[in-house]
Amino acid sequence: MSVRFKWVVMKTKDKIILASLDLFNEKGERNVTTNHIAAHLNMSPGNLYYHFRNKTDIIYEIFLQYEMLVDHYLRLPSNSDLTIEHMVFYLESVFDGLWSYRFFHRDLEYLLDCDQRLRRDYREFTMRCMQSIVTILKRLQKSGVIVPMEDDFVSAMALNVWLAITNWMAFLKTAHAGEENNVITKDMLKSGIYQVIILELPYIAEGHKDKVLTLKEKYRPQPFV
Amino acid sequence: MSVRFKWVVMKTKDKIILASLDLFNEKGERNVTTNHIAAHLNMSPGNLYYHFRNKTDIIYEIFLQYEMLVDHYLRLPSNSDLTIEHMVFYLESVFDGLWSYRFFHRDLEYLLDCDQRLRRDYREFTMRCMQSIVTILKRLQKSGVIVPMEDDFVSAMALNVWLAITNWMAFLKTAHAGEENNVITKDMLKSGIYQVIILELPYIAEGHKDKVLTLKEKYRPQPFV
DNA sequence: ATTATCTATAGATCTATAGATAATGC
DNA sequence: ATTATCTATAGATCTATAGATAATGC
Repeated sequence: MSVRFKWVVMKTKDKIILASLDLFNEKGERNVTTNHIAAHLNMSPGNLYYHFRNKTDIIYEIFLQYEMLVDHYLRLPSNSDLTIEHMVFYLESVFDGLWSYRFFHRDLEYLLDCDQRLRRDYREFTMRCMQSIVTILKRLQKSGVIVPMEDDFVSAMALNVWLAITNWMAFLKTAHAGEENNVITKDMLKSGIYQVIILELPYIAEGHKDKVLTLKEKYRPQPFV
Repeated sequence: MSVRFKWVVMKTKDKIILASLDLFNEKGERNVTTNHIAAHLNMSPGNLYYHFRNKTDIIYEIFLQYEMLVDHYLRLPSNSDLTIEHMVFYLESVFDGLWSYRFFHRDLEYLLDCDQRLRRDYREFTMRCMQSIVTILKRLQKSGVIVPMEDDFVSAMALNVWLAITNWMAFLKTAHAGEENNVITKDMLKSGIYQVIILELPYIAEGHKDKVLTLKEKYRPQPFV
C-alpha cells in the first residue's frame, strides 16, 4: 500500500501533497474536498486532518514546491552571453512548471483570499519572476540579440510576457471549450511560447531576426476549429 | 420595497440578476450562494427558485447582458478612417464592461465547466472579440497609423492584446494582494490600457509615434509598493 | 511513550422541492 | 385562474474534532 518514490517509502504527508496536486490538476481545486483526497488515498479523513490543519495548508505546501521549482528554473547562469536559444529554454522550463501546477493559476484569486501567507508569498514570487524576465531581456540586449530600449519599456514588456505566460492555459481551456476533444496537453500549452516570441519580435536585432522567425514557426499553435 | 430603475418598477427576475451581479462582483461568485442572494433581497429562497432553476441560470443571464454590452461597444463605425484616439476609446469602453462584470473572468473556467450553453457562447464571444481587435488593427493600418504587417502577425498581436485586457484585473488583484489597501478601482483597471499601448508601440508609424507616447503616459499606472 | 490511524459524529451549510398562502389580472 | 411568494424541510455534503485503537521507536 505504500507509494514508493526513488527507493524511499514516502511519508504520509508527502503522499497527501502529491495526491492533492494530482486531483487539483485533474478536477480543479474547487471540486476537490478533503474527503475526496482522503478517499483517493484509501485513508480516513481523520488521518488527513492529523497531518494537515485544513485544505488551505495543503495548498500552501504545494505552492512552496511550485515556487522552488520555478525559482530554480529561473536561476540565471554566470555572466556569459545570453542567446535566443537560452531564452526559449527558460520559456520551456517555465511552461513545464506551469503545467505541473496548472490548478494553481486557475483559482489563484480565491486561493490568495483564503490565506494571508500565500498572498504575501505569491506577491513576492510574482515580483521575483518579473525581475527575472527583466534581467533576461537586459542580458539579451547586452549580447546584441535585442535592440537597446528604455528601462520603462523593458519592465512593461516583461509584464506583458508574464501576462501571456501565466494566462495561456486559461485561454486554451476557454477558447477550446466546447470542442469535442477538450483536453489540453503539455505540448499545446507550449504554443504559448509562440505568443511570447511575437511579443519580442519587433525588438530583435536585424542579424538575429531570421533565426527567431524560424524558432517561432516551431511553436506555431495548431489552428483552432 | 420595490427597486425602481428609470421610472419603471423592476421585475423580480431583474432584481435577482442585478443583486447577483453586485454580490458576485463584490464577494466573488464562489462565495455567493442562492441563499445569500435571496437574503440580500429580503426574499425567500423558494421565491428565487421560482424565477431561476439554479445559480448557473442566473449566471448565464448575466453573461448574456455582458455579451450584449461588449458587442455593442465593439460595433465599428462606417468606413471612416480610424485614429489612435478611436482605438483608445474602444479600450476605455471594453475596460468599463470588464469592470461591471468583473466577477466573470475570475471564475471563468469553473463557470464554463458548469454550463454547456455558456461554454459554447463564450467561445464564440471570444472569437468575435478577437476578430474585432483584428479589424481595428487592420483599419489602423489602412489609415496609416500602424505600419503594414502580415495577417499572421495581426492575429497573434490581437491575441496578446486580448490576453492583456482580460487578465489585467487578475494581475492587479494578485500583485497588489497583501497591501494594506487592497481595493482595486475602475481607474486602476484602466491602467491596463498602458499595457496595450506598449504592445502596439513598435508598430506605430513614425508620424504618429509622439502622439501615442503622450497618450501612453496618461495611462501610466501608479507605481506598486 | 509517541506517533499514526480509524470510527463516529456534531454542526454548519447549501440546493431544490412540495405544499400552503397571498396577490394580481381579467 | 394565474402568478408570485413564503414556510418548512429532506437530502446531500463538507469540515473538523473527540476519543479509541493500532503501530512504531527506544
